[in-house]
Amino acid sequence: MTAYNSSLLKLLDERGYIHQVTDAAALDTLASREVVSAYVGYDATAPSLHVGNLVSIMLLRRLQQAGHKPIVLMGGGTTKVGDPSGKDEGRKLLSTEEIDSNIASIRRVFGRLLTFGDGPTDAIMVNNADWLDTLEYIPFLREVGRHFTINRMLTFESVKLRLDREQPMTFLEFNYMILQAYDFLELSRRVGCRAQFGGSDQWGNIVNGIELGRRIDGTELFGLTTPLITTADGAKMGKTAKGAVWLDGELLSPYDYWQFWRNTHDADVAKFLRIFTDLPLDEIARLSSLKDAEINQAKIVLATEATAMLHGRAAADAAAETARTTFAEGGAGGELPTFRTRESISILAALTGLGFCASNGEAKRKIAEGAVRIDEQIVGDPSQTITVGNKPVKISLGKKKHGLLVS
RNA sequence: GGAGAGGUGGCCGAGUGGUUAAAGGCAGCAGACUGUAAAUCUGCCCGCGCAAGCGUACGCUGGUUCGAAUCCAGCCCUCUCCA
Repeated sequence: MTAYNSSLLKLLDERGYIHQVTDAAALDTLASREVVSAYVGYDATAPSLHVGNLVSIMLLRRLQQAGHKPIVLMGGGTTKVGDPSGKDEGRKLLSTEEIDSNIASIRRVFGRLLTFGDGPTDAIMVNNADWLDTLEYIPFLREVGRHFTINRMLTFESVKLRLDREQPMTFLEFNYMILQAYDFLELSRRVGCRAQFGGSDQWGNIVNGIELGRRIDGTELFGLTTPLITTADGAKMGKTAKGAVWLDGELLSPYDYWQFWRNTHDADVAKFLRIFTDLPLDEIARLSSLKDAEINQAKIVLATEATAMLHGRAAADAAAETARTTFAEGGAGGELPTFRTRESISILAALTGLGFCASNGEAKRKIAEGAVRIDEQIVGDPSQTITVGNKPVKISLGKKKHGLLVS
């Protein structure tokens, strides 16, 4: 690894955020001389961001920690077009209302991880709908479009993938990379943004923006991408039984979020501690050296720190305590998923109500497999009903899914 | 506009009249072993039903047939080549 001078690049390098940088030496010099503004763009395709987005959010957090200025770009305009990267086929178009409501709920997450305000290193949030919505087609083509050759665009990974697989790609989606490049230009003009960060799949789009800035304005812009964070077995991180690991506590409870981190593979613990927690590196080194069953201590720290950052210390501690009483003592902590019911409920309804099983049929199968327990007693009869008194009844599916029935 | 190929369960992919709720793989879930890890082995994997069974499902709509994912017609969509 290159030796950096600026605190920014040193920090990013030692914590494992850097995959590629456009002109590392020049960015290093710039960052050691002045406050650098850098942005990451987020499209509003869902009502919440998920852990897959967290790497780049953490990257902005590090940027701020190193004394620079993060810019969060909400893709109110680009979401209307749809990023073709990494998708086999075009997604359905979202309505303007959906996009606006998604943006509104996504915003909340950033307040937890970045400090917003008017100061020189305070984070700001902008929406590219502000300039994209009112673009005029012909002037835009003449100013921006002429700097893009189709020849080059066709070589970009996002496009090539579609073409190679003989999947359709519409002209609408094809324009995405141009708009993203234009965003960078706009941000450099409006707020003096000098760098764009993103996942490694964004490299092509970022480079486009850099070139556009140089060609039209003669501005020197920078790009930096993070490695694609996969789990040790190669899967893209962020998927669980219930779907994406949402950052919004309404969509995924702090307890479930804690569990997600607790279940990290051994081989990923050190990497995740560096990227997703603020713990000092020597502490991380100590935790990472733990072996075998001991490494569970490190996972608990990882889960608690990551949860605390997003949901607050109290929620994190409560999740950790619930996990301890549930898993270590076989009891039932208060943060477990709960399902409110009448006094009497069938075991099948309880399992589906808690979201452990998608259908009664699946619940029956799990019972037949001996995977279901009521207060740690294995259920053998799928027609069993449960009587819920004053005390919550603990329902378990397998070793990991535990929930409470309350009346 | 023309010619050819094609649209199958979350994904990939077999299947060209009944034995097909649809091979196989991936992903997922559970069991065993463990450390709430990995690897491995085993089972499950459309819905409803205690069950016999019923209902849905192979782009859409109609038709042929005792019977259609499979045959026919029209439509929609995609790809490749040509203009």
